[in-house]
Formats: sequence, structure tokens, C-alpha cells
Amino acid sequence: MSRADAARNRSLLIEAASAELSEHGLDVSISRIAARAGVAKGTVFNHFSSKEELVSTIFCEQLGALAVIGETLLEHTDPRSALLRFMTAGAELQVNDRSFCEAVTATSRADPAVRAASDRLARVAEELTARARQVGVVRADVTGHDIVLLLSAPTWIAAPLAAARSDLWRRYLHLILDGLRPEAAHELPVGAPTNEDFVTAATR
Amino acid sequence: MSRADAARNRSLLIEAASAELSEHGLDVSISRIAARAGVAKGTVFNHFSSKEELVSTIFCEQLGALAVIGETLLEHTDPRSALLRFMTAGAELQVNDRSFCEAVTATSRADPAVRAASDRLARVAEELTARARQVGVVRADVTGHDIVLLLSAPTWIAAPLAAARSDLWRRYLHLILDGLRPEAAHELPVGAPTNEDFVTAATR
DNA sequence: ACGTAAGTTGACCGAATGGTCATTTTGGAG
DNA sequence: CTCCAAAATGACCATTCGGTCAACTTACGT
Repeated sequence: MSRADAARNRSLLIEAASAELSEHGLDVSISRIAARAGVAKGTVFNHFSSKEELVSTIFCEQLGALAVIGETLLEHTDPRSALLRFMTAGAELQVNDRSFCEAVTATSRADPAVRAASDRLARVAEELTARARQVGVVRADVTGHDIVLLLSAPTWIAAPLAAARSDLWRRYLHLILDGLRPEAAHELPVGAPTNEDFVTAATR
Repeated sequence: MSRADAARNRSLLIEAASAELSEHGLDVSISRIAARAGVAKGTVFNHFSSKEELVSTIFCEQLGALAVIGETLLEHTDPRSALLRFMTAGAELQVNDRSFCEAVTATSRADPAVRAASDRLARVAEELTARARQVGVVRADVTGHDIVLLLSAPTWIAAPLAAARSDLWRRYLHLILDGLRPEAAHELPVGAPTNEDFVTAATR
């Protein structure tokens, strides 16, 4: 059906795209990616109908990787430390990967594959959060959707100073975590996001 | 010295640039801005030597506007409500203004004028924070620099769902504020950013 | 070993961008 | 009213981008 060299080129392309996106963000040109993979530009469009489709493929990989980490952490005994590790992993992925930030915020959530990866991540986040909530280390009014949205916050907050203080994001991760504790909980002015919200935001 | 029409065109350009940047972010073309101001593209470069200089000018205006709000709030009697209003104002500016997000994160902090506006904002944030700290409504280890960095967080966190839930940012603003309370405070793994950090991050 | 379908290639396209500059227009001083 | 410097203009330039396609190369079944 498919030739051996075609399959090889495809994975070379995904590898190259992942690396280039990670280093330079969404703005990398197709030419750069092709060059890094050692193929011609035309070959890229032979495997992916558009840049958007290539990027979506990478996004799925990245979201999937974090979901796997989350699922592993479900085995973890201490719910608080599991949630901490999950959010730390999410932040770390973004520190090392410029495009991951944009993956989480993904405009392309219209793409069904990205949606699926996103949903999987949301499910594991919800479960991790539920456990932490049950044990009383996370306030009652915080949901898994909140956690997903909060994943990119530490990196983003510390981004302006990343060049001078590469580990500053940890400060804001812990600051946010303190806000999730029941001790400081005060009524929030707006309800948690719902699945419906994600759907209408994606289609609109 | 300067002709009347030149001055008029300049302010028309600033107005137009502000509006276009606000609606479409940093990616607006110079042509669009010129068209909106009702002048030719060349005129833009007659007043600003580059796109970057024009954008910096707008950034200064925006940062200045928030600084003024903060300075006004210093008259406010209740330090906690003053800080809340300051951060709310910061978030609101960003909701209505796509470029303001990028102004706070400004790469162009190398520009001395932007630096000055940034510093002014930092000073007022520090003062607002100090007052809140003194009254005991904000934890001891949080500084004005933290607050400045946190300004863009609520909008950013809620951005993926902004189309479906335009007021969701308020939820995360209050979640972050709860993290700033002394009740939930746990030791942070990394120290607060310093003035030095901002300098080295800007020049590097 | 051969034929062919599958895959690769890179020149090429149109659109868009930031920026330039010779030319034309015009404000406003004398 | 005259006149010229200041300012506005828009055609033009170089570059970059995502994407296309006819011509070429190659893997692989027979």
C-alpha cells in the first residue's frame, strides 16, 4: 500500500516539525521543517494537505504525551502530589517547547483529532482533580477544566523574564496551587467552564 | 516648527494604530493602519521610523493608562479593594484590547520609552501591593513585580473559551487573588523577580 | 530485469509584508 | 500673492510565505 521510504519520510517530517515548532513556535516556515527533515518542500504537502494539518498532528502528539503522564499519575497514591506533578509536567513541557503553549490554547480545536486529544487530557485532568478534591487538598469549586486552562499559566506569567530566570515559572505554579487550596477559598464570581463551553468556543 | 496637518495626521495615526492593534493584535499591517487613519502608507514611516517604533508608542500609551488608574487607586482607603480594582482594570484592558496582552509581555522592553512606562507601572504596583501586605490581606512573600506579571494571567487563562464565556477571566482573577491571601500561603520554591531580572531579560 | 504506480523534487505562483523614494501637494511665513 | 520647505503620496522593491504541479526518480510486485 505505502512504500517504505514514504513512511520513513513521514516520520522524519514529524520529528523535524516537532523540533522546529518547539524551538521557534508556530511561525516556522514549511521550508525550514522540510530542510531539517532533509526533504523538499513539496514532500511536506505530499504527506500533509496543509500547514495546519501538520501542526495539528504535532499538537495531538504533545497533548497525548501529557495525557499519558496524567494517566500514569492516576496510579499514584497521594492525590495532592499527583496533581502537583501533573501540573508541573504540563509547565515543563511548555518551557522546553514553544509551540506547546499554543497547543493548549489551540485555535485549531476545530480539528476533530485535536479535539479528541484535548478531551482525553480533560478527562484525566478531571479525574486527578476529583481525587484531590475528595481528599480535601483542593477546594470544592475547582474542576478539571480549570486545571487544563491553568496548565499554561505559570509559563505564560513568567515568560517575560524567562531569559533571566528560567525557573521562575515554578514560583507562579505554586502560587496558583495555593489558590486552589480550600483554606483560602472565597466564592468565585463566575462558574466553572463546561464541556458545552469548549464545544461552542471551538465551533464559533 | 511642525505643520498643523502633520500634527493632526500623527494623532490620527496613533488613534488608528491603537484601534487596529486592539482589534487584531500585533499582526495588523501598516497598510491597514494607514487606511484607517485616512493617509497613505508612506506617511506612517514619515512619523515613525519603523513599525516597531509605532507599536512601542502605543504600548507606552496603554501602560501609562493603567499606571494612571493605579495611581488614582492609591487614594483609595481600602488596600485590598484597591489592589483588586487595579488587577481588574488590568485584565479588563486586555479583554478589550488584543495588543495590550502583548504590551505587558512586551519583547520591545529594550526600547527606553517602553522601559520607562513599564517602570512607572511597576512602581505603582509595588506601592499598591505594599499597602495590601501591610494590612495583612496579601501574603508577605508577594511583591509588586509579581502583581505586574500576574496582570495578564486571567485573560490568558480564559482566552481559549473567550468566545463562549466572555467573563470567564473573572473566575481566574479571583482564583489567583485567593492564592495571594496569607491564609493559604506555603513557601514558594523560587524567589520573587527583581529589578535586575527585568533589566537582564530586556537586554539579553 | 523490467514496468509502473507511488513518491519526490524544486521551479514557480500569487498574495502579503515592511520599508523606500522620486514626485507632487500644501501649509504658512514674509 | 509668492514661494519653498515640510509633508503626503503611492508606485515600487525585496523578501517571505503557503501552496501547486509537471517532470523526474525510485521502490517493489511480477
